[in-house]
Amino acid sequence: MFFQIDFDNRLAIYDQVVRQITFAVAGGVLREGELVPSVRELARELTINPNTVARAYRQLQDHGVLAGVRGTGLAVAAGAAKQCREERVGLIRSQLEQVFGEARQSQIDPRKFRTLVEQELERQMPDGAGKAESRKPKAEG
Amino acid sequence: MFFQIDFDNRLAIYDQVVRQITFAVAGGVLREGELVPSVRELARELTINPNTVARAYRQLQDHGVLAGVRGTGLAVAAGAAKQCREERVGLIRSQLEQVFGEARQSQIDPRKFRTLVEQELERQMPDGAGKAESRKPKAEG
DNA sequence: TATACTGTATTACGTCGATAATACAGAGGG
DNA sequence: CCCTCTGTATTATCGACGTAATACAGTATA
Repeated sequence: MFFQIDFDNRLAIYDQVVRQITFAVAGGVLREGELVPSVRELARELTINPNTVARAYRQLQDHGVLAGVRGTGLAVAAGAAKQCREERVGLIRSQLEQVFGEARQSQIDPRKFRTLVEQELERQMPDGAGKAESRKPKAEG
Repeated sequence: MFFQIDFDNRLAIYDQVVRQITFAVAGGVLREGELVPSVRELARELTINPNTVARAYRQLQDHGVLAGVRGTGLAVAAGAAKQCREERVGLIRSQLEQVFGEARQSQIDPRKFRTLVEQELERQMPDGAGKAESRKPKAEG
């Protein structure tokens, strides 16, 4: 499947599942109408408990990302893609707020911090370098 | 005192205390040899349990940041400043790795992500703007 | 010496996230 | 109809974190 669980992460497992499904829908990996793995199947795959998956799925239903197809399972709801893209920006922004806030509070030298940020940015998202870039015809969301 | 606890944060309280003490030492807010608040005093101040503070203090002792002064309390250990500055960079870098990694996995557009980063950077650390800046004669690690 | 402070240790309790083992109703497919 | 899949619900157990209430040894200070 398209994602994995980080057991060392402090984030609750069901929350990780929620995020990853959200990101998958936002990125088009999961399209509207497409069925998600069953509770038991995903649980087996991630070696976690079915109840944990069920909890994540229920939350995703409450948020309108998934919708039940009677007798068949759960599918990505109509209009979920746009909603998830917005949710994605919100989640990422809040993460940045927290990390940057702690960095600021730590009294690290702002220039040194910016260097750190640039390094990581370059290391993990080389495509976003500089301002413009020669379009690479590589797979992209 | 110089820090505060975020009870909504998923991070354990004792861990928040450890980080903040570490950052305070790294930033020179707490200097080597200086006494830290007593277990009970800090607990009262942060409205948390003395045991929680004690746990944080013990961990800081194990890491060599604090050292006991018999019958008096705990003080910032010799050589802790440099150690904490290194620790600070490591902590911040690992936070950045995690957030950037999740962003990358979310398949957000790299340019959009960079914009988000720049926005937050500007919003929280305006001093780090551009490349150079009028040197402020402020304390720095 | 007596008091008040220091850190430390112990035991009990509550919450929350996760696991585990079930059980149930509903629908698809042979 | 029967079997198997679906999501859902329930109850119990476990561990980590935090709280709470003590108790203790050691030291500074009056």
